[in-house]
Amino acid sequence: MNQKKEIANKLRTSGLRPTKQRILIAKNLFDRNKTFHFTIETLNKKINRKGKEQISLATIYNTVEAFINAGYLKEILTSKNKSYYDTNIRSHHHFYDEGSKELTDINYNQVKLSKVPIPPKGKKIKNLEVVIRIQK
Amino acid sequence: MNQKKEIANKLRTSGLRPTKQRILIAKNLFDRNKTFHFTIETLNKKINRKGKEQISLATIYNTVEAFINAGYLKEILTSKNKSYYDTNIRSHHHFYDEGSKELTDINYNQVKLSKVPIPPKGKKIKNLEVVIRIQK
DNA sequence: TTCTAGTTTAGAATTATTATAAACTAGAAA
DNA sequence: TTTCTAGTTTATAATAATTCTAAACTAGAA
Ligand SMILES: [Mn+2]
Ligand SMILES: [Mn+2]
Ligand SMILES: [Zn+2]
Ligand SMILES: [Zn+2]
Repeated sequence: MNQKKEIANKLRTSGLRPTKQRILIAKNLFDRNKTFHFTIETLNKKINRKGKEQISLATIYNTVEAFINAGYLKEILTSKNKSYYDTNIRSHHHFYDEGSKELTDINYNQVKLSKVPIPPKGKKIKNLEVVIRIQK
Repeated sequence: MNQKKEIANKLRTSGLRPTKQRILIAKNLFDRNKTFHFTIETLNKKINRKGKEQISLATIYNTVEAFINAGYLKEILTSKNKSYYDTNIRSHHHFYDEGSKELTDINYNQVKLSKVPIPPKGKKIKNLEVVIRIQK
């Protein structure tokens, strides 16, 4: 139960009140050894399976947004229908499987961009992470 | 008016009946000297401004889908909210301006990927086009 | 313990897209 | 040329993801 306190402190440092909903969601997201890629739908299912305490869908949305603003999560733009999120906030690349619709991490140094165009004047590159679409 | 016949023939070779709606949309999309990047919303506005003959939104959607299947258009996955389409069907890269929400072509040889990871076994790379997000 | 700003929630609203089914039409066949 | 029908268009409904609203709740400062 020290973990709960750790999470609570982390949230407080970001100006987020450590509510029981946020702590439960944070546990689900960050208490794991490898990267977790998810959509609101998959996170909601994981949190709200019967037997466990329920959290409203609106709170799932609100909390994911709050965690993104706090820098705990990153959004991965890969699909036109659905938002994907990533607990790995470092800069890195992805495989996106068009069949299973799942993301897999690619280490940043596994992709080498030896030539990158200069952006139009007045604009700068915000993000250069590659999504490689794969299929069977 | 020979143009109309050319478009009609092109459509027929793809098994698409050259209706007046499809011909008008094709004219708007392909009768231009540079790449056109658009969303359903922008195409719909361009087609259906007052004074011109109207085409229903459903037909805009249907026609864009038909043109993609025929290989006349390509879909660019860049935003989570909205589909983007491209009259440039060759393999190439893009800048996506997060401010104006507009795509710009990058020639294929302006980006050099000197290292690309091997996809998971049983999977192959479907597409490796880079979207570089830019902003002010 | 009290108080209030921040948070959660159910449900409504919005946006992009897809489905439905009736009316219309291109063009093959008569 | 006329007839016929599969393909197409259209208004509208339905769906899916997300955002908004406003009332009830609560963390934690005072
Ligand atoms: Mn959508
Ligand atoms: Mn959306
Ligand atoms: Zn990742
Ligand atoms: Zn393009």
